[in-house]
Amino acid sequence: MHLRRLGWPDGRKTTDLIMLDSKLLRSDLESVVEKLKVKNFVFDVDAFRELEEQRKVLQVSTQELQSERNTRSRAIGAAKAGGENIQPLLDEVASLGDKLKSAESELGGLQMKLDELLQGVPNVPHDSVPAGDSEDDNIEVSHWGEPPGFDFEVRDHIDLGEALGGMDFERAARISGSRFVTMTGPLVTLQRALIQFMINQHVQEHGYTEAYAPYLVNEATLFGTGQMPKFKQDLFHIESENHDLYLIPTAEVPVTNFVADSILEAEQLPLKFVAHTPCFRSEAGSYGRDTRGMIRQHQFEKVELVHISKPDDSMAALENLTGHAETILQLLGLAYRKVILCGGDLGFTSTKTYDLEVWLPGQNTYREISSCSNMTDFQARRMKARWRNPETGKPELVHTLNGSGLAIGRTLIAIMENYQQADGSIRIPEPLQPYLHGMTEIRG
RNA sequence: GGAGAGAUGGCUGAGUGGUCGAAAGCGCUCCCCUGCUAAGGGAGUAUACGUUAAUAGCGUAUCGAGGGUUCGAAUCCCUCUCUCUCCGCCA
Repeated sequence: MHLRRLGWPDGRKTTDLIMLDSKLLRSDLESVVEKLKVKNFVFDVDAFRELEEQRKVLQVSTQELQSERNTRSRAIGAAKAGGENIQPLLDEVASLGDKLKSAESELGGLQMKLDELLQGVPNVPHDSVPAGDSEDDNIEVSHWGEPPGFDFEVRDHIDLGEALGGMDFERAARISGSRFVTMTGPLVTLQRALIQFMINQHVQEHGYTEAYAPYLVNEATLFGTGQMPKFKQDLFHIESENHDLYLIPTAEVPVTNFVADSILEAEQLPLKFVAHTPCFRSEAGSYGRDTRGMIRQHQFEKVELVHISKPDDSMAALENLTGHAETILQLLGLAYRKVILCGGDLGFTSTKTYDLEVWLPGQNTYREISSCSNMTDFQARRMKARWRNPETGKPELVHTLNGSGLAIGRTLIAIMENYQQADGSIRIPEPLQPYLHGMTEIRG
């Protein structure tokens, strides 16, 4: 994919887009390359240097040709207005057009190559990110609560759900295929209660603005948040005669793009949005993983937190946002640990990510239930999201952050498994009870 | 689905081939004047890239997007996207 050829369906400008700050890349190439190594990314320095060198020369010469054309065209206009014979002047510029055209197309081709190279470069990790290759190298930062002890044989959410009635994977498979679930009855109510509870908590206690956004988005939007072009295979694509859209993999995509192509005033920042949406993921490449149960589904509900912040505030905002997600787990009384992702496990767009992992008795382990990241200016650059810095008076890129607050499906599982009782019934954590017309437990 | 209108700078809104990055008004910033208030006068006020020590100059690009015609395009042609109005349909 290349943006210049995308046509920007939403009418966004198509001037040069470079993913990492190209000035930073040029002036401080070495340190950028070093930092990218933490992410196990090898930047092709030679290819970049060579393309940049060519670009510089070609851009200057092309612009000189354009300048000449403009000057001469102006002269022709003036001569014509003065009633002079313009034919000699026209003859002079005859060859200019072709030269310009070839220079422009050569420059365009070169830009395209450069953009392709740079679009594949991930965001630079923050200095505090530990080195490491995989999730095994993530480091626990803190933990909260104790995994509950049971004096009976623990069941996982699949057994519990089937015994209680209302959770049916086979039925879903008949309707849609693998990695879907149908639910009926109190479990669905519990899921809805979780959504309500979380949103209310974030709006009323954490100062978020509730947001609603499309579940189908265009390619430019996905480019903005970094899913395109590299991670297209993770998405569900809706293509028809009149439509070319993608199902959102997370509310991060449409909500962060709220500020795409805009210049915000300093007083407006930070923006804090909370949104509940379903999320759709193709899960290509994870065929063998978590095939049982609700852990990994093509469709799941999530309450997402998004911050748009001033650059200086974004690292503090990450702590803040992560804390809001943690609060939910604490209020629900679910044991969890907080890990910082190592370089090798860090996402393409992120500079620093905390994962919150909730204790799942059914799996006897901690599993990710929230992922909170600071994307710094990476997404902002791609989506042209800026703010006017009063100190410089100039538009500068904002920082964007997001985190799950929380993944609903997995929270549902966590509650089922952690609050299960010997008879297979499930206690309802007290903060949820008001959302369940006072119900204190679910039983079959 | 049918018919029509439109898209210009922070906003309103001129501009149908030439010196237009774009009139004018509003807003905003700075200055002057004015003993409050009100009013008045002047200057400035898009973004990106390149060059550069420079947020100084200079150059280039951008008037919804992409392409075309032309020495020259906001202006002409084609395609697309979006918005609005009327009719129809519809949660």
